[in-house]
Amino acid sequence: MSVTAKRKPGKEEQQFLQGYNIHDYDLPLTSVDLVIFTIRDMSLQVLLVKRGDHPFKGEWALPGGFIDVRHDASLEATALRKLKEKTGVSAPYVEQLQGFGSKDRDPRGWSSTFVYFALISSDDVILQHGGGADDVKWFPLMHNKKLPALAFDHADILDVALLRLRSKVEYTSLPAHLLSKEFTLSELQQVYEIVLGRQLDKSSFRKRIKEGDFLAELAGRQRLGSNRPAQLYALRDGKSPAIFSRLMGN
Amino acid sequence: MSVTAKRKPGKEEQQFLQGYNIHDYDLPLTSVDLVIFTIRDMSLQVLLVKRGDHPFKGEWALPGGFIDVRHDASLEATALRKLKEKTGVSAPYVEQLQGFGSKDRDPRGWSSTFVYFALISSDDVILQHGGGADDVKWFPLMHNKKLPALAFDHADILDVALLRLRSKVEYTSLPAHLLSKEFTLSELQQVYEIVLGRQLDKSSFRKRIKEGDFLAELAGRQRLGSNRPAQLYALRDGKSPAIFSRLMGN
DNA sequence: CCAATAGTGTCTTTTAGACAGTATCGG
DNA sequence: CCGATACTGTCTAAAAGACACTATTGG
Repeated sequence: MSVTAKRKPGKEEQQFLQGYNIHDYDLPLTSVDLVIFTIRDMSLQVLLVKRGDHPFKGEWALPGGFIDVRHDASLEATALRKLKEKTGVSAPYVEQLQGFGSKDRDPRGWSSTFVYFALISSDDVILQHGGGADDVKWFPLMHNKKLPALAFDHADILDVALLRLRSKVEYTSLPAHLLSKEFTLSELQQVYEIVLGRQLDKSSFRKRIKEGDFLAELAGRQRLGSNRPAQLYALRDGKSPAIFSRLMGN
Repeated sequence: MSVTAKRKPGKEEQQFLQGYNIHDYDLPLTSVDLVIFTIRDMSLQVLLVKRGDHPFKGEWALPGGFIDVRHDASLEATALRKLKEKTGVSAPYVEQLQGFGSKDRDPRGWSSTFVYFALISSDDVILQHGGGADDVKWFPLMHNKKLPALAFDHADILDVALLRLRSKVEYTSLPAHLLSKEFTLSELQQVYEIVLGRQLDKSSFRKRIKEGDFLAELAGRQRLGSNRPAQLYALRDGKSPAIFSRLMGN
């Protein structure tokens, strides 16, 4: 799939382009924001930054920022750059959530944002400040615990991201990206249970996973303990999630 | 869910906003494009416009255009405005597909677009030119028939839209929006078959649909013909699609 | 009565869910 | 041997799929 418009402009169009000045038009502000999820302390957590600049200075917000039209080749490049800046993680699972845009979501004017969500293993993270953030912190997403009020419409965005994550967990292999490279089936089941907020039956869970066929058994590698050792697995195909033909039962 | 940032700026922030000028920054071009699907002549079709302006003048493209920051309240408002301009349809099913953005998808510079897809009944459509379009036409999406080359990266966008539509048809009530208000179960099944490109079993299909519980039987209303008359149905809840717990079988 | 499409019923096969049983480690 | 967790098997109940049968109209 080519992202580029592969063609050379004709003579007439060249003239048009020379007369074209981007600053002659009222453009909306356009940014990229990230909802970064991980599992820590047996709960699903999201990364928030405390804004160091106006507007909403001092308030918590989703990490993100403007597109750098000189250096970013694409929206996803912007998202990955931001992710790297905050977490040090460079090869995560990222997927575009959706765009949000309206005249009053930003006091500076008409604003639109492309929101990505990322699933990363907390093992890989080295939190970093900087880039206009006074603080960076993980916040657990428990049904009882409240988050602080968020800047802009970020609370709404987070809601949508959570809905999307929870719904995709029901029929895809997404949660595997919240674990480190190697993991046991029991660990994977635990992640599913944490995100879904309910217990799953071991036998059916394993049947589903094996059918999904997205895991590779790591021959010889086992997780040891004072019990029967557990087989270690890794994701077979790096990025694209497997899709089950039925939803998770219980 | 509030889309607005409900708060008043503090004194310090007011000063910041006064000194803030949107034109001081290099912003990407931001537009909204539409993939409008309908069923005509027993096939899935998409609406394309022939561009009347540069760039890509004279080439076919998805309908769309820039956000009017003075009149459009939100991205969806822009999408609905464009849809109305081209088709006269004002209350369709619309959903955001995803954003596309890169430095080279538009010869005028860094460009990003929010793409929506709309499902409409061809009965409701009155095609209209204008708004920079030289022509507007429906194109059938058959696996064998080729579309003309499209402007920008619109061919890629259309591919993604088709994938999304086809995948959602497998487990949602979306196709119902491609029919007019009243329809029979056989007509609905036909739409599913057209979009999926395969035959479905009548009995299982009807079981699924009845379970989905998104249709209201229109008491007394029937479609007549030289055969047993068929019960008419309408969508129960206007917009949000029903989601099945399993994929369509065959 | 026939052609045509609507709508239902029944049988078979597959799958899910519950739950108990066996396996294998450290100590 | 015991505690703990990994992993597998079996039974039952429910669902899906195939396919045929009945229903109701116009002509």
